[in-house]
Amino acid sequence: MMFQLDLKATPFNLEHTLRCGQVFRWEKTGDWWYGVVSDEAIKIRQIGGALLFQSFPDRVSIEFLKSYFRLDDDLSKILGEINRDEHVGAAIKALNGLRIIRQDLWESLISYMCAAHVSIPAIKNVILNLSKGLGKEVSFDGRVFYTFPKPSDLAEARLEDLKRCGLGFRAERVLEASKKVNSGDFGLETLRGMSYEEARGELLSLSGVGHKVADCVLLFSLDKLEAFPVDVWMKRIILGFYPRFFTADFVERVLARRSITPREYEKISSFGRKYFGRYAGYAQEYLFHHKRSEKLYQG
DNA sequence: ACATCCCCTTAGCC
DNA sequence: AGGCTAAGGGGAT
Repeated sequence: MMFQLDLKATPFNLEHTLRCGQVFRWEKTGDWWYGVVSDEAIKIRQIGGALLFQSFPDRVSIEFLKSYFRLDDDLSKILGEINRDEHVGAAIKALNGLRIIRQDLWESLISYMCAAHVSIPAIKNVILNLSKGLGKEVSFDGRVFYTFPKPSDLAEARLEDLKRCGLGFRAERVLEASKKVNSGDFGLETLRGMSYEEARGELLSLSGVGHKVADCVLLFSLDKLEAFPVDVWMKRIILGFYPRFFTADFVERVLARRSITPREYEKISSFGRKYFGRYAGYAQEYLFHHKRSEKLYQG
């Protein structure tokens, strides 16, 4: 059945939230966004202060969506705290209502492992291929969707099948991590009770998870809003907007090279956490999407 | 122990 | 249209 979630003057913008590159399972057709969330096919649209949605097999509740879109976050307060200068201020002005999504932990771990050195359009295809090959088919609204594979589905997959989904050199790492999660050797759910540093340490023990992937998992599915993921875009944004917080030598060196070392990552990421504070992850997402949308809407 | 260099698949984009 | 780059990470040196 069709549900309506009343936003009650809560700042929220569905477009910015689904377009900003944090999730890979949503596509817009006409007025509706279609996606797959926790084994459900779902469609959703925003009309003013209301969210309309319908899912199949009809188990997505209003409460679930409130949690998924983090509607309990006091966004006005968060944006007030991170609004430290004209750069992030411009992003907030342009993207007000963008929210971090609270993603499924298992799916975000695998998704961001797959995202290593891959463009966003290509990530979406990899995730879709994995779901087509190893997930469950769900028909809804005259379309076919595929749920995200379970740990056992991926753990029991053949390496060649994963590579055929477009995982490339990430296939071995994804397979190994899936086996560890599936066997209980890696306690994914135990991360929930840990601090940012503790959980990050655990995630880094997985082959295929470095600082960037760990920060994405921490931010997007472990409620660590202080996490500040630094990819190639954020590297340029931070060193471009805030060079005065680094030595000229550091800025020049890091901008000149393709990839950054763990130490360089830590310098940039910890700057973000200190400069923007406990909600640094929100600042990251606003800066990231604002910079990228310049290109996306160019032509 | 720590840092740097080099390699890794694949595909979308210019 | 071929080259470059991509929400990086691991391993050798």
